[in-house]
Parts: sequence; C-alpha cells; structure tokens
Amino acid sequence: MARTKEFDPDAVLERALDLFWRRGYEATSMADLVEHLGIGRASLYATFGGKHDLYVKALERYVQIRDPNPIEMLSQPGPALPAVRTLVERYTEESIRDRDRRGCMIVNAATELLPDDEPVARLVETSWTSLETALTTALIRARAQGEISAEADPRALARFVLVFLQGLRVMGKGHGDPARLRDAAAQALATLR
Amino acid sequence: MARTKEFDPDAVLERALDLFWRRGYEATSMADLVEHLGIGRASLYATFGGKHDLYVKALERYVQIRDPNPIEMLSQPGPALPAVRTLVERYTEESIRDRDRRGCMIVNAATELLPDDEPVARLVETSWTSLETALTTALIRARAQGEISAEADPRALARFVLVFLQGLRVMGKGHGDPARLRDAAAQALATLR
DNA sequence: CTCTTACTAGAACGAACGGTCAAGAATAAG
DNA sequence: CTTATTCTTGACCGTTCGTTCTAGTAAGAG
Repeated sequence: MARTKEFDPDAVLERALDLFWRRGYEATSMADLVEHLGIGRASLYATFGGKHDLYVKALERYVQIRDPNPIEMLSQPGPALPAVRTLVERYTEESIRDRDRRGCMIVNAATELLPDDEPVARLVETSWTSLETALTTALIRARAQGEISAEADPRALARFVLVFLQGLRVMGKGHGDPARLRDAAAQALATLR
Repeated sequence: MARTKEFDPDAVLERALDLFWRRGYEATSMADLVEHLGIGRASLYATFGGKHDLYVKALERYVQIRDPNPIEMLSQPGPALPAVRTLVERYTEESIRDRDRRGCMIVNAATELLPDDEPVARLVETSWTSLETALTTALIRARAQGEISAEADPRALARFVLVFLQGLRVMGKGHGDPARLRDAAAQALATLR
C-alpha cells in the first residue's frame, strides 16, 4: 500500500461548499479554493476531480447538511400543520438573519447554472421534488387530522408553499426591510388554516 | 466635428442584454459579446465602458422594456383585483413557456451578484420596491372598491404576491411539470378574494 | 530494510480573461 | 480642400483561468 491522506476530505468539501455558496460557481476560482481549503492543487484534483465535479459534490453536501432540514421537520409525528407553519417561519427568519446573505445554494445554483448544466439541474429538481413530496405528505396528514379543510388540495398547497419558499430565499439576497418578508410570510400562512 | 457611429447603441445594448440574460454575468465574456454584438471591441469599451458598466446598463434596459410590464398592468383604471390576478397568471405562463429558460434577469442578477455588487443591488431593490408599491396601490384600490375584504392588509398582501412571483421565476428555471407552477399560482390566487 | 504505491508541493501549461493602444478611415466645420 | 475630431479595426497587453506535470515524500507489504 501507500501513503495516507493528510487531510479529511469531508472537512475540505465543506470548506469548498462555504466558498461556492458565498460566491457562486463562476466567481469562485480554483486559486481561491486552493487558498481557502488549505490543501495542494494536485490533491484537490486527485480527490475531487475538476472544478465542476467539486461544485456538484459541494452542492450535494449542501442538500444533506442544510439546517433547517425541511424533510426532517415535516416528518415528525403529531399535528402536521404546525410543522409546515414552523417551516415557513424558519425559512423567513433565516432569510432575514443570514448576515452574509448567501441565500439558498440550490436557488443560487438554479439561477446561475440552469438550464444548461444537467448534473446541477438534476440535483435542483430532486431537491425541489423531495420538498414538494414532504410538504404534500404533511398536508395530507393535516387534512386527515382535520387541521385543514377536507376540500383542500394538499399537493397544490404544497406546490404553493414550495414556490413561496423559493421566493423568500431570493428576496433574502436583498437588504430591504425585514418586515417585507415577515408580512409576506404571514399572508402566506393565512392561507393554511 | 467628426465621424458618426456606424451602429445603433440602443440596438447593441439589447443584444448585450440578450446574452447577459441568457448566460449571466460571469459566464458571459467580452469575446462572446464582441462576437454577438457585431461591433468592434474598442467601440464597445468607448460606448459603454467596461464589462460591468455594460451589464448594469443592460439590466436597466431589461427593467424598462420587459414584457409584461407589471407597473403598467396594475395602473389600468377599473377593477383592480383582476389586474393583480392577471399579473400572477401571466408571470406563471411566462415562466412555463419561456423556452430557453432565461428566467427573470432581476432574479438572476440578485442571486449571482448580491450582496457584494452595490450598483446591481440598487437596481434590484428599486425593481422590487416599485413592484411592491404598484401592487399595494392596486390592492388599496381593490379594497376601496369592495373587491377584497375591508379587513385585508394591502401592503402585506402586496408583499406576499411579490415574494411569490420571485419564487415562480426561480422555479421556472427548472424543467419540471408545468402543473407545479399552475397549481401553486392557483393556490396563491385563492388568497386574493 | 526495500520496494511499491499514493500522497504532497509547487512549477508550469496553453487558453481565455478583461482591457488598451496605435493606425487608418470617415465625417463635418472652416 | 484642409483640418480637427471621433469612429473602426485588429493586434496586443499583462493577468488569471482551469488543468497537468514533475519531483520529492511518506507509509504499508514483504
């Protein structure tokens, strides 16, 4: 056998994620990454492949480790509607609080790289679809438990919340009045009762 | 005096807009622009300044000429609520129809260049604020004309619609089921009655 | 200890980047 | 027609891009 790695690939990947998240794909150079990651250029290429491979891996990691984890939040037992409401509220507060205004990396990736970048497109679509599914599941449960009207359309409501959340993440990039997002969220939540 | 320009700067600017809109800021090179614009490199620099100046001017142009023009749509006399509903529907259909999935250039600019790029941040904020104002104005009118409940909060509703519209534009970048956006819009519109 | 293997550091690669410059061409004032 | 001014063309600038290559180094197998 041979020499062992001197760094933890997972830790390095998260540092790469940090940079790509903040600056986007094109605006982040391999030189930036080498400097920020603390490993050699060749080690970077040997471990993760080229720039695009690294970006895709970082984006995959983002989906895994992001907090709040919406799927998990919506899967708790008990009343389902409060979970949805809390989710919207947490997205809102996170969009407002986010000091360096990185926004949502999925949204950033979608607007920068779609529609031409297929690997990224797949990741984005998967992320959105799984959130839609989780929301739909929760809302079906909410309807069954009498938390929302029996006539409500869970999937359509889920899609509505999904789209609204993406809007929150975009507008969180601005440095406008925090009340703007809070007002918007309050109105969106008024739909869910 | 001296020689006259051989090209129409406005027409050239719109060609630049086309490219920046499709590919974003970083991914569009000056070489791409020179080729696509049909004018010399030096003419480009002499007329518009550097790459960033050109981008900002293209973005300004985008705000001016975009169709549908939301401000205009919301300023028509008569019933105000249908105008708001039509606006949401047109954004939805445009997000779905948009064949080359360029999305909204304001959204693209916000996610790619904010928060560091101040000139772009100003443009984005102005665009969003003016749309919010137009929506608020229309909804105040709708309330006065009895089209929505007297207890409704026009500004909060406007902010809600504003955020939702940005979400539409983001998710239009994906190539998912068109029904997703239509369902979402239908639910959002259900709020406005 | 020796050998093999995979690691690290950093120089080096051609290509592409944004931007500038020099020379010639066209136009309007005098 | 002459002249002054601004345009166009295209070569050219140094820098930075993503990527590869070359040495040298560390560690387990035999």
